Amino acid sequence: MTVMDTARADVLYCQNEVKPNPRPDGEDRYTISEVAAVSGLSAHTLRWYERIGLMPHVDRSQTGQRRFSNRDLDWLRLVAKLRLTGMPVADMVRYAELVREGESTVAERKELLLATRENVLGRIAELQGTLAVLDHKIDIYTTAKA
Amino acid sequence: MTVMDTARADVLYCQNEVKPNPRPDGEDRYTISEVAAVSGLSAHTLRWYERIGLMPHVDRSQTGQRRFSNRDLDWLRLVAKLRLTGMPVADMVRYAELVREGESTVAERKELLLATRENVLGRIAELQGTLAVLDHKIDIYTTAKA
DNA sequence: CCCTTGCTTGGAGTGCGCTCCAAGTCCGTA
DNA sequence: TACGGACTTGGAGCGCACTCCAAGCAAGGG
Repeated sequence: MTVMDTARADVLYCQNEVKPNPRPDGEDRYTISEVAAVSGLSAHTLRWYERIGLMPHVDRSQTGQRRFSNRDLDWLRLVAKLRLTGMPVADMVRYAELVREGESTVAERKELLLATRENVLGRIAELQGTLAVLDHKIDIYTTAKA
Repeated sequence: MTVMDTARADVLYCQNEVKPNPRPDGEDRYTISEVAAVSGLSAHTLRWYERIGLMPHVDRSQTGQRRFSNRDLDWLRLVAKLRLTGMPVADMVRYAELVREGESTVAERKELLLATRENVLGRIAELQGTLAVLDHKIDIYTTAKA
């Protein structure tokens, strides 16, 4: 999936005002298809994320089906944001590992987020440069037509 | 190549002040390795771009070797900028076709660039949203440590 | 009891954008 | 004339991020 595609794949996670989770804590045992609907990720992708270690351990029903919690939804929201920056999945897996390791990794996690932040700032600058080129070209086409 | 990688791959094409072409018009018959050095793209990639129709017809020496012109360099600069926006290669090939078809396609080309422009604006907004999330997280880690 | 629906798994397949390989040609220098 | 280095081609291979498949299990309705 290119970054360009990502832009339209998201149902919930791209809006700047974040919707609250569909159910209150205590009743948050979502099936995989509910999470798929709410997150815009496919059930396939959700299972794959778990397989590669990008999800914290997801709870299961008595029959072995996944039951996602509000915490899981919050985590997916963060993951979606990080994906949007172009961060490779492997790096996000690393971040997930740090979270699982607990409090001792807080400094390293912060470093990782700071590096990502720099990256995002850089890309915004790049895109603004591209915008200038685009506007220049568009201007040429506009005046050429007249 | 992810968008994240793109950021460091470019030698010339990412700077906002564009360097002039290495040689003046009339002496602009660059070999593929010269273009590779100056553009930051590999010779492999340059040949591949030509194969898929992303380059205008490149001139050849008597022995069949490519000789790139200043126009080709300019085109590659534009392509690099468009790649940076996440525009799929297939879309750029379409744009290249329009250019080859001549003046009659100016309106369609302008449409394409306008759509790309909207896309870029959208992505900048996304990234700024992500920045806010990142700053929030970083802030949490900072105050938690203190 | 069967049918449908939704879930489970490991592993295979897909699309994109390169990236590299093998085998051969051409050219400048010694 | 021999050698090294840069170039040519078609086609195969790779890494990433999914995306799908086959086979099977569990629960609910007619």
